[in-house]
Amino acid sequence: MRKPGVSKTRESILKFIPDFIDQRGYSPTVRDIVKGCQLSSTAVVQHHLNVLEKAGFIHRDPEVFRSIQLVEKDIIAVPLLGTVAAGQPIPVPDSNSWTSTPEESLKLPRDLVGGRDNIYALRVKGMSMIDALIADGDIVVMESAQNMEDGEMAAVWLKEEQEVTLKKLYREPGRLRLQPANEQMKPIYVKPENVELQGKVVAVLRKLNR
Amino acid sequence: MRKPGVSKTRESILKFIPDFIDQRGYSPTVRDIVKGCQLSSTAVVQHHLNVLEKAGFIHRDPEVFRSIQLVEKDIIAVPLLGTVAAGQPIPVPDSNSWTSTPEESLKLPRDLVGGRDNIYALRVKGMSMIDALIADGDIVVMESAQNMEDGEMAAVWLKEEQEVTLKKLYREPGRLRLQPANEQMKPIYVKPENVELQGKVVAVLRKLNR
DNA sequence: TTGTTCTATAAACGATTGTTTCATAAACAA
DNA sequence: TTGTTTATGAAACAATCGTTTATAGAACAA
Repeated sequence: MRKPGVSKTRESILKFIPDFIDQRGYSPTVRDIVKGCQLSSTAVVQHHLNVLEKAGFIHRDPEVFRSIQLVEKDIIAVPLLGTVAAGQPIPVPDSNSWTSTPEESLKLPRDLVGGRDNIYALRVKGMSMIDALIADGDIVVMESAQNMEDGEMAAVWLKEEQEVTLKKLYREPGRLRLQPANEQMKPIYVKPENVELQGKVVAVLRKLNR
Repeated sequence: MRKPGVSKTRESILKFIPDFIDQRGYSPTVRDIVKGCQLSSTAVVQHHLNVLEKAGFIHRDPEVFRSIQLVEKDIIAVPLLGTVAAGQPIPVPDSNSWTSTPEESLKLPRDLVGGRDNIYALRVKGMSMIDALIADGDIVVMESAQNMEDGEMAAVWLKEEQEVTLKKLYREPGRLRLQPANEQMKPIYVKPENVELQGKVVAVLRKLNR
């Protein structure tokens, strides 16, 4: 082989595919890749594509032209499972919610939710979340999670107060500190027994007008 | 013609294409459309696709299989033009900013910005926008606009105070009322000469963690 | 060395698919 | 009616493109 650097043929293919899609709007053919990556035969590409598919990087429909897809899509559909209002728990999805068709779903750029699983969205009703800088009509993107790290924004249900609140959560000896997103506001302190973790807040989305 | 309702063949094609793309991840062939819309010949589809392309609904690359694309894409790249901080005007893009490559760009779902033009995004630095329920690190999506309707969220530069603020804007006799998004806060009233409109707020985006 | 595995080259086959042609039917205006 | 434009149908052609086969070089271990 004359080109020593081409040992990374596969990575060059993996880089070429999204470039091509971005530029042309559809997937490359085997022969497009031959040209684009300066290879000399379709069989090389065929082989590498098989490897890449087996490794889970791409997906192809057999016998379908231009069907190469990067497995990581850049847009994701998040189910909009309901609304949050003052004085009532956040709807926590059970296993059914994921399979049954949600009333509505939200298309979000993948990088907004990262690689997380179990993502869902809720519409906020009323101004009860105002100390988390969340207004009526905002959409919160949640991750249902059992454990949190200090400083993460969590949705917690306060049993005594019978209300849900969105706060940054810090463990302290014998108590939890709930810190509002609005740093000018004072934190509140609660007993661990009084809180029920309902999820992490992944993102907040506010659409003005229309 | 046996089917009288098929006068809307074209609309059925226009509906079929995104459905197919959503489901399969690539564009349909002429023959896929024949099946999907229950037509009987590729020539019919060919004809309608030509009409649709001339009308600007779709785009095709001649001789390229599966190259049909809907002209309206569902994701849009918004230039991230800078940051907003307390006590300094919002960077208003000049004509250069649109052509020159921005440092960064933000992929957003198209429906977030609607059909608007002249959209750009800014990262908020500091807590100076807290009364608009906007925190440090939030991203505001702006539309550069000359005129506003009452009740729209605007970014205005207050000349005397030398600061920018995000408020809902209402015209009143002899003055402007600037209403914070946080309805618990009082509005402020300013003379029209004291304000300089810098844009409309289209959306707010808050990404937590990572 | 030998064998094995991964990668590269060349060429050909055959399926998929865009395009064209010709003929027919419908819709509509003058 | 007549003519004109637009939509439909069936079939065939030609280009694109996925796939296969057969061969060989390179890297590496035993």
